[in-house]
Amino acid sequence: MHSSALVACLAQETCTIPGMEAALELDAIDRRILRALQQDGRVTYDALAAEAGLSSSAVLRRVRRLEEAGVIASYVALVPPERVGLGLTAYINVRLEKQTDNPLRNPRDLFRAAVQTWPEVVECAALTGEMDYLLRVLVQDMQHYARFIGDTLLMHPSVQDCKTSFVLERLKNTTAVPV
Amino acid sequence: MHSSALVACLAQETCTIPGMEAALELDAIDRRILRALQQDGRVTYDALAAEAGLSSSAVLRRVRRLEEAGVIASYVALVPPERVGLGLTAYINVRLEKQTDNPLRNPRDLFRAAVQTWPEVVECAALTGEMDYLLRVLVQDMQHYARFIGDTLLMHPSVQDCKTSFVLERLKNTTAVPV
DNA sequence: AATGAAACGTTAAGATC
DNA sequence: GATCTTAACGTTTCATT
Repeated sequence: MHSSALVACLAQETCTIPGMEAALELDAIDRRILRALQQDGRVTYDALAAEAGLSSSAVLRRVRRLEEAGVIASYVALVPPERVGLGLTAYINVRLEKQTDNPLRNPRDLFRAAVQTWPEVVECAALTGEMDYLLRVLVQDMQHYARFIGDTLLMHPSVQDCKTSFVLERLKNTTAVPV
Repeated sequence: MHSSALVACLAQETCTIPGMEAALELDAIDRRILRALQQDGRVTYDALAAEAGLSSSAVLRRVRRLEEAGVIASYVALVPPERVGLGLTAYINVRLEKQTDNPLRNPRDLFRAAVQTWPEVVECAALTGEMDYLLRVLVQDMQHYARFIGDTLLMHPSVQDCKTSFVLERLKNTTAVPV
């Protein structure tokens, strides 16, 4: 799939392999725009222009370029979980089985697919070290956590065991990356 | 500070103590609005109205209500770290000192303040369990990670030791909470 | 190639029913 | 909650450097 894309694109002038785009060069103005939009995704182009020292149409063109390059992936509304009744956050380290009963489906693929279907899992990363995966899970309370662990996570054939840490306090939590 | 707010608000009809607002009741339409805005923070009120089966002005009023209740905390642009050259994500478990040389400043307060000033730390939570804090850190590469650990984190007087896991692959990462 | 200024179409916001 | 009106905003065009 990737190799065919590579072949196809070597035959042309420009080349864009998914996930391997060249790192877009960002000047000082681009960075100011990104910082502002990461703080307020609905800031007007006039306000952006004033901050960047450009006209709004010039800013608009830069924003479009950043969007098309994937530097700006999306615009979203942020909802604090505790405001919608999700008062308990857990980080769960998960270790997978080495193999499952069905040799055709390995634990990793099974787990990857399952994680996508579990709405309480908002973050999942494969990690170096002893435990295979780290999950961030949002639940209403301890009872819902117990149900997620007992009925969902540990019941899954790909999962060997897990270790949980609960969030006592959130000191910092930003979607803004430093640019 | 909180007690004076409590006194002031007990004298009135309605009462809003910071961080202790009653969980706003959300009906099916509110949830649809929240789901849509968490997917696309710039969706028009006409489009929202069509999805929710309401007029755009009715949707606008609901959104304002959700904003004022803090259910919608903010609107932001999302920038994938790898698109701005931050190719390495680390989860760092940090254990704090029991006390510092200066008995007036405890490690916890020192660490809290320091974390806010470190731009590469995008997430920091106090956890149950052995290790006191979990950080998510975005850096360019292993060299920058080494510098952060050696020159910043472990140099800080509040920090006793830490354990790092690096992200191999990100299976799921959403800012949208399940509503 | 990137910018700035102005014109145009769309959207948000407020008043009224 | 819906309709209508006005002001603000986003978007395109074109001249300019």
